[in-house]
Amino acid sequence: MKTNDVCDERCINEDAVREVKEKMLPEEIFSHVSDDFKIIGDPTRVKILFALSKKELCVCDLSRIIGMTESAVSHQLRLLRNRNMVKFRKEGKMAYYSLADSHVIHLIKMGVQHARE
Amino acid sequence: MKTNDVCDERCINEDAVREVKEKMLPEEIFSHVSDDFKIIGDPTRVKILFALSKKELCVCDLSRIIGMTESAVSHQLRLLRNRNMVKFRKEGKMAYYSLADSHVIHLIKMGVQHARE
DNA sequence: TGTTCACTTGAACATTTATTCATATGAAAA
DNA sequence: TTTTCATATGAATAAATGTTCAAGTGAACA
Repeated sequence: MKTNDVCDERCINEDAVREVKEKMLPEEIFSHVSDDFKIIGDPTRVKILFALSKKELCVCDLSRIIGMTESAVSHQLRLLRNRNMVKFRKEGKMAYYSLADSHVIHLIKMGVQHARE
Repeated sequence: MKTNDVCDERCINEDAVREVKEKMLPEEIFSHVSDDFKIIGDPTRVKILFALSKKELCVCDLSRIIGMTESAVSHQLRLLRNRNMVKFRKEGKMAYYSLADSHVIHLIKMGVQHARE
């Protein structure tokens, strides 16, 4: 029979574990960070953001540019909106979308540059 | 009855569409970029990368630090390895992992900083 | 008013993804 | 050799995610 104690010590670097553990950040930080990256972890959304970095566009235009249905684009725009990555203004029936700030597209441009090597 | 032609033109900004469409990059670029971001779009992997940015660590240590089974950590390490984000060296039975380059952790640090505001 | 149009939304479906459990590998130690 | 231990892997499961289709809004215009 095996003792099933709290301290199941056979791990080697006791102090390395403690040292790094102390430096770890709160759970929410990590999930916040991963959520931020997750949203640019989808090709459709990358395309949308890239397109919007060139020009303010309506849903209809976007759907033609990236070759997806307006519904699909609209769903993705909602996610981007919820994460404050895009903003929009209404003009009659249309909704013109643009980037919320340049922070995101900066990341994407880095990614693109990295992808091209 | 409705004509179901190729050119279903009721989109407004004909030239905006053309202009941005010309600036779009090839499909593979976008999927490459999104794949890169997708891999840091998971809290477990962010934790692993963050921990490794502090110190070279074995699977066992990592699993204690982030509080997951060694199996789960190992599976994630494989994904990170496949994407060349971590490297490892074998020492006896253990595998010591470290970051493949500082590029990734730079991104994460940016993300963390952004998350803390 | 009623119709058209741009966009949004909800539900359904298919796909991907992360974790768990059980098992395999392979090095060290007995 | 046999056992032990650190890690890796495969299959299974559950959860999350992206797209489609159908229906719903609400503004413009007849």
